[in-house]
Amino acid sequence: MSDWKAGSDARLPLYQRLREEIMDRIASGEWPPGEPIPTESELTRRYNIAVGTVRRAIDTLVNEGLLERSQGRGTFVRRPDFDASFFRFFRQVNAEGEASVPDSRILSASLQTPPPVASKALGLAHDASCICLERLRTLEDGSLLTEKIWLPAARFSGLLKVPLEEFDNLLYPFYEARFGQRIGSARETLTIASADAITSDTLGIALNDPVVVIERTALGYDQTPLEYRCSMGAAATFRYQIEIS
Amino acid sequence: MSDWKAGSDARLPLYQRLREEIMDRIASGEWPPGEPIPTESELTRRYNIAVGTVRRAIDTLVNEGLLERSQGRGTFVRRPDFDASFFRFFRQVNAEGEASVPDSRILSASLQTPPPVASKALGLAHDASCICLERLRTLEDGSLLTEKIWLPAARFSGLLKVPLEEFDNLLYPFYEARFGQRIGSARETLTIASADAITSDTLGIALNDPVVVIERTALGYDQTPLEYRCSMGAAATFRYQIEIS
DNA sequence: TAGTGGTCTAGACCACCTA
DNA sequence: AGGTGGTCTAGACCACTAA
Repeated sequence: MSDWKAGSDARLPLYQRLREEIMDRIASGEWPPGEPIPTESELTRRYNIAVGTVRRAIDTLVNEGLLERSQGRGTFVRRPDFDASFFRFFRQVNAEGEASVPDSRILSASLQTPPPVASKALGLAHDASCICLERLRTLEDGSLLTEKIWLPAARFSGLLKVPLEEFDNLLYPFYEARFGQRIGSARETLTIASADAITSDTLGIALNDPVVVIERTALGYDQTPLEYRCSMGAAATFRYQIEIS
Repeated sequence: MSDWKAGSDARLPLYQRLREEIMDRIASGEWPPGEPIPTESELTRRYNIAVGTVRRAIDTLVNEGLLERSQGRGTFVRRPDFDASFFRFFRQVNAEGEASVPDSRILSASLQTPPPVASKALGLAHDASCICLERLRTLEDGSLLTEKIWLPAARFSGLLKVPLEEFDNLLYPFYEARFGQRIGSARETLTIASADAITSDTLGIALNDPVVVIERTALGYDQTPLEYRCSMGAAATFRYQIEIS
C-alpha cells in the first residue's frame, strides 16, 4: 500500500496514478466486468489517499466508459456491451431511423491473397495471404448486403476450422470471444458504383443499377488494423445514419 | 449575488446552476470569446460558493469545449475553431481521403413555409415560417452539391438583410459570429434517389441519374434544433468518410 | 439501519505565467 | 512578487439501496 505507485511515473498526479492502478486491476481480470470495485472509502484506506482524489480518479474512468456508478450500490466495471458495440458500428437504419439486427450468413471462408487495397489497409505485405470471408446480410426490410471481409491470418489462426454455422450474426463480439481481437474503432468510406454481373445477380437487381459501396477498416484499441471489409448493397433501399458530435 | 439561482431550478446541484449561469453570461456576450472569465476565487466570492464547487462547474464546461483553462493565466471562453468545426461536420473527401474547403455560393435567402420534414426536424409548428437558403457548393474535384437549408426565423432574425455575398463559405462559424447560434452536434441521414428535372439540370447530370441525398439536423449545445438541411449531389462523384470510435 | 455514492465546504501547497 | 489554475486533503450532510 505504500509502494503501489512503483509501476508508474511518480511525477504524475496521484489521481492519474490511481486511475492507471484501477485500469490494471480491470485489465488483469482481478476486478471483472459486472462486479463492483472496492468502495471509495476502501480505496481511500488501501492507498492512503483522500476521498476527493479517489473520486477524481474514478470520475475520469466513468467518463471513459470503463466504470459505472450507481448511487447507494457501488461502482461497477462496465461489461462490454454487445448491443452498444453493434449499434456503434452499424449505420444502416430503416425509414423510421431505427437500426435492427440483420440476419447474416457466411457463404465461404478461405485463405487468399488479398487485393492491394485490402493488404494495404491491413498493413500487410502485398503478397501476404489473408483469411477471406464472403457474407450475405439480410436487413430488416428485406434488402441485401453482400460483403467480403479480409482478416490477417496471424491473428485469427484457427478461424478456418470454425464451421460456417458457428459464426455469429455479429462478427466483432465473435472476434473477441474466439480470438481475443477487440475492435475499438473503424473508418468507413462510402461511394456509389454500378453493379457488375455477379453483384447484380447476388443482390437481385439489374446490371448497372447503382450500388452503395462501403469500405471499412477496423482497428483494435491499440490501432492495429484487424479487419478490412467491403460491403455492397442496392442503392435504392439504402439508408445510412450518423451522429456527429 | 444572493438570488442568482432564481432563474434555474433550485433543486439542481449548485455546480449545475453555476454552469448554467456561466453559459448564460457567455451566450449573452457578457463574457466574450477569447476573453478570460472571472477567476475561480472571484466566482467563489461573487456567488458565495466553495472553490471546489466552482471548479466542478468549470470542469464540465471545459469538457464540453466552451471554456479553456490555462494554468497561471486564467480560464478563457473558447474562440470557435473554424478548422475544427469545419472538418468535424464535413464528411466528403477526395479519392486520397482528404477533405478540403469547398467553394459555396448562396443563390437565395427567403422566408418560406417549410415542408413538414423540415418543420418537424426543427421542432416547429407545421405552419411556422422559416428562413430558407438555397446554396450551391463546388467541391475540390469539380463536383457539385445543391443544398436547401431551413433555419428557425426567431433565432436568425436579421439574416434576410445580410447581402448574399457576405455569407461565409462555412455556415456554422457564420451562424455563431452573427447570431450567436453555436452548432454542437448533428445527425445525418444518407439515401440514394434519382434526379428530378430541376436537380439534374443544376448538377449537370442526366434525368434519373442517381443522386446522393444527405439530410442533416444540426443541434445547439443545449440540443435545440438550429438547422435542417438537405443536400444533393451526383452519386458518381460522391465519396463520404467517417470515423467510428 | 448501515453502507454506498452525490454534493459541498474550507482550507493547503504547488507549478506556472505575467509583470 | 503576486495571482492564476492544478492538485490534494479532511471533513460534512444528503439521497439512495440493500439487508
